[in-house]
Parts: sequence; C-alpha cells; structure tokens
Amino acid sequence: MPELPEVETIRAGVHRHAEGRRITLALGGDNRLMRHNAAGFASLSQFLPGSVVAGVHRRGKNMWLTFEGSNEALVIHLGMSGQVHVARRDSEGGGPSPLGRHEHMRLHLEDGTELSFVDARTFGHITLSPLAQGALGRMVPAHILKVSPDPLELEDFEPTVERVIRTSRPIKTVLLDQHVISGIGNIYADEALYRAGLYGGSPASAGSKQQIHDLLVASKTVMQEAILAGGTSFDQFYVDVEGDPGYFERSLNVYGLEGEPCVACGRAIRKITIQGRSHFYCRTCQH
DNA sequence: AGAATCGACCGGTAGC
DNA sequence: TGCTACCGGTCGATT
Repeated sequence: MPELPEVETIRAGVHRHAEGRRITLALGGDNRLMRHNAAGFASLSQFLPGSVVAGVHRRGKNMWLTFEGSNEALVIHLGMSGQVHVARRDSEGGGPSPLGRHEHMRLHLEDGTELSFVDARTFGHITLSPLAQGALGRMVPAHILKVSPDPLELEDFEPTVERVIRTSRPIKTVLLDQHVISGIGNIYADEALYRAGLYGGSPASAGSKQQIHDLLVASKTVMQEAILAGGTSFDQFYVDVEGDPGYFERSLNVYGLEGEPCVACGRAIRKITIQGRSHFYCRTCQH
C-alpha cells in the first residue's frame, strides 16, 4: 500500500531514470486509469511523444512529471497496488511489445529506457493536468489543488494543528484526510499514533495542541525513517522501480501486529475498526 | 455551507 | 478445487 515513503522512493527512481530524457512513444491501455481526462489515453499519445521530462515531483501520495517548455503535468497516483517499473528496451526491430496484463501505460525514452505503470486493482490513476499555484506557494497540478501539504513539506505545523483540533472526528480519521494533511495512509497513521501515545479513536478535539503537534512531528519522523529503508513491503504489491522491496516492515511497532507483544510494555497489540479502517494499537501505551 | 458518513470502485488473497 | 469475504485510497452521494 503505497503511502508517502513508498511514493517518494518511486518518485526518486523515476526522476533518476527520466530527467532530461525525451519521450519517443507513449502507449496507453485501459481508459479507466485516465478517468479524470475525458479523452483518456488519446490525450497522451498526442502530447507526450517529443516532450522532454523536466523533473518528477511529489506532494503526499501524488507524483507528477513536468516537461520542458510546457505547463502540463502528468500526475500518477498509485492507488493501493500501482507500481512503476523501469526496463531497458531489449529487442531490435519490430514494433513495441503489447502491454502486459496489468500494464496500463508505457513510456519509451530516447535512450532505450522504458517506464511502465502497472496496477492490478486500478485504484490508481493517471491524469494530465495543467500546473497552478497551490499551498505553500508551490506549483502543483490543478488536479491536486485540494491536497494539503504533506509532513515533509511542512516546517510550521501550527496551521495544521489548528485545523486538526477543531474537528471532533476520530484523530486517526483526520490523519488520513488528505485535505487536512497528505501522504499519511493506514500504516504510518498507526505508527505515528503509537509513537505519540495517542489512541486513534479519540476525538481530535480532545487532544492538546502540544499532543497534536507531537503527533504530526511523529508522522514526519516515521516517514523519514521509512524512506531511508526504501519503504514498507507487505507483499509483492510494493516494490521500487527496479523491482526491489522496502525494508521498513521490520521497524513497525503496531501495524499488522495484532496479538504480538508491545515492544514497550509487552501487552498484546489490539486491532479494531475506526470509520471502516483497521486500527492497530496498544491499549496500555495509547490513550 | 459545511461537515460527517457511507458505499462503490477492483481484484488478489486468505479462509472456508 | 471453488467460492466468498475482505482490504484499502479516494471520490461522490447522501445525511
């Protein structure tokens, strides 16, 4: 399940392979993946060939490619099973090989690199969107203007603390609301709550400013550590652009660990449902 | 108007 | 072997 650390790992990989390279061919498949553009993949085959990738950027769980001399951005959201694979074009002659079973888009770069977007569950999406001025003064695709800054972007957490504390929704639900703070998914929400000693079912309004501030800082810290480990891989659904898994799973304290002993107090980790999402926590250490 | 809640989307996999 | 329930990120509809 790609959250900020996994998306960042993939963004860096795509940037490394694509920056400054010219796209020679764009293949698109199932238009459900481009459901936010009326023309579907047809809009890409017109625009992308000949374009040079200027950079690959990210806010929260969204990543996007920018192009030299263009105001259009290609937004990629990985949903819960999306992947980007990098390969070298191997065959001489003949046309491009057909798209694979779950391969929804492939970009050929002039140096022989191929970038593929693969998504088994089609929760992800690919969107062509013009750049516009967003939060913190950053230029972001208009498609994600409502997505709030993520913990890695935020230097001053106070405005977010104010926003969080004025709702009575469960604190975990607020952490997952991309319009309040972006990039946090189920795994890192539970890990941040554990580190901050907060139970996810508590109303956000019940926390002190200091507690909420510490929680947001904890979300930043845990995700920074996860990036250093290459992200969290629970199954084959998360791998980086070279196909390698991340190694942060071994550092998790609560997520997916129902019944296991809490590393701090030894009591069994519990699992409940909050707003339709699983929540793993320690009954003794979190309140 | 805005906030909160809930169902739909999808398919691999766990569990029966 | 085959079937069903489940999970999760996000959006849109409903309350």
